[in-house]
Amino acid sequence: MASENGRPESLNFIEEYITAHLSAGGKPICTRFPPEPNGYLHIGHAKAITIDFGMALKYGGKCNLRFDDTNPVKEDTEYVDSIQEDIRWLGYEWDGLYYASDYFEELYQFAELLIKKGKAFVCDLTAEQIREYRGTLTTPGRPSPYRDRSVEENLALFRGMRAGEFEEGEHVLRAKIDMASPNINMRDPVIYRVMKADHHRTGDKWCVYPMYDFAHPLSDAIEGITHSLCTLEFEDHRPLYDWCVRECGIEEPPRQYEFARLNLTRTIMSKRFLKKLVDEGAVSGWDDPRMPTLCGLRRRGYTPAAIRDFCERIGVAKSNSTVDSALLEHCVREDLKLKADRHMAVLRPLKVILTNYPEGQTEQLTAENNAEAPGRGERLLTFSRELYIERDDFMEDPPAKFFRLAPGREVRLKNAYIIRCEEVVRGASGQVEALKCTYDPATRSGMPEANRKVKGTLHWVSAVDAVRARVRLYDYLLDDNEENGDLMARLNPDSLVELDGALVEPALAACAPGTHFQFIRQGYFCADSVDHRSGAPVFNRVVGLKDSWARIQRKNG
RNA sequence: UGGGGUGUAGCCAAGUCGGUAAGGCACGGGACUUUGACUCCCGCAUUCGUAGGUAUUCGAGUCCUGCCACCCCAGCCA
Repeated sequence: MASENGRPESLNFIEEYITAHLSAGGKPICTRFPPEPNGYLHIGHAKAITIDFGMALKYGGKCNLRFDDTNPVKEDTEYVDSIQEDIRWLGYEWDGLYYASDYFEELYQFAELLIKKGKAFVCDLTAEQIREYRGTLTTPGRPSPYRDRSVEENLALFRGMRAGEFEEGEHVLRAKIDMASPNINMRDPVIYRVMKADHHRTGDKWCVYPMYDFAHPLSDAIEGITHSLCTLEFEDHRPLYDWCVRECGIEEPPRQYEFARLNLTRTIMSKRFLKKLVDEGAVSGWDDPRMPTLCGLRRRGYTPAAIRDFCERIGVAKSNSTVDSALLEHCVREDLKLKADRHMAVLRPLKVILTNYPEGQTEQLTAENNAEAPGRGERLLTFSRELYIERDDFMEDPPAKFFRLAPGREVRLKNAYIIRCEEVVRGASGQVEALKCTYDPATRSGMPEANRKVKGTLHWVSAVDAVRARVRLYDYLLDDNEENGDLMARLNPDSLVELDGALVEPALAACAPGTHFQFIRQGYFCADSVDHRSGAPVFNRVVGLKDSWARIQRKNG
């Protein structure tokens, strides 16, 4: 029940249902992940995926990938490809790959069955009339005047619909349930409509298409799904789901269980909003590293393991909740901690000249790639008279508790020497242009006197071999005003800061796109999968390191 | 004023038959530190939306009743 890694040991309510099903002698479970191929997957889908596939894995069952492609005008193969790529990237593999459109004929036959049983009828009302007849939340609906058509007439009409004899909107097929039901979904819902549109898989074979509420439960039944897991907004649909499988005579019908969607602070999962960002150019595309899409997170540098870990830690329950993005960040730091090599990169360079280091001399220093993962080896760094440090690591008039470089002060250069700032070199307008420092030759890392304690250790690069790099610092897409419904007004103007004058160790410039690093003292970064080139490096910041100095500054000012 | 859900710390979330509030993130404090990172210690709900009520020995987040708040539903979308 307790756990030390943040992942719950106790069973969530879905696992309770599954174990009960299994211990009652139920057949092995089968779940499905049923996206409509009409857009890109986001981290909310990742939650659903880890639940759908995770349950099958945990209980020795199967999980299918089924594209819910019942609305041809919204769907495209572009999305079926990207969805498969994203699921595989997350680390899951489906048992069966299906499409609701595979079942169009069977679904059609189920519809005829309902007609023959007197449980469905062809309705000639217009869409607006159907809405009027449906009633409201507080008033019951009225029966359609076509509700009592004969079975023969319904069958003839429905076959005519299939044969293309009618235009869109002329007729629909409706389930005959209860126009007075307090559940609006049960007020004779439309289950088939005429659509003379090309379907991305079936082409022009069909001109009637089943609605979700009809196609979904029966597709589940056809595949032998035992547990149909979906999000909370479908709770109201469950009676209709059950009605469909019951009236179609399904034995051992699948059961639907609903869990809460994922919401994350400082971002939004709404497809409509994300599309707006893309369309208006607020981001560079669906895979912009600020986007919560899986392709965006991937490009940002989030790892599948981190996302899976996150999904396990947030749990599965039925209360609407908004998870702190800090948890996702924690998960990716945790995953990258041992996997990413540490390297030095100076984002905003400030030149340092070591006046007592011989001109023209260089030397090689060794540096561990990851002190916490010794197996990752070491590399050589070039040290020289001219170096660069981070501008933020120097202050002329430092406040209390500033442990970095300042006039007259000493700091350690990581894996190198202790240096002292002797003089500030100014430009014409008085700005700090460089620092003249001296180094203490006895303090080279690894030497007997290297243990002298100084307060600060700085990262640095050598002017001799540093490579210029473009570095993108990403921040949250939205501000923290979670109550403000005007999302465009919440857009964070500083969600991307691009630096093109960063200087990095040569090793960083040579890496392959997608490689992860920790830039020492700064954060985890990933070579951009699109723009990074050997020799012309481009890095995305996945997440910063925790920064207690920043916290101290915030408190004091 | 319909129906379906949910309410446990700043955010998630465990809390089986009522038995004396897990864990993670965040946050605060300290130790360690050639990353102000990591790691390690310590702290962080006398209280479970709220108001009552029952249990013939006490004991309720867990049972009962009322109230309140929030989310979802009136697509020929999924």
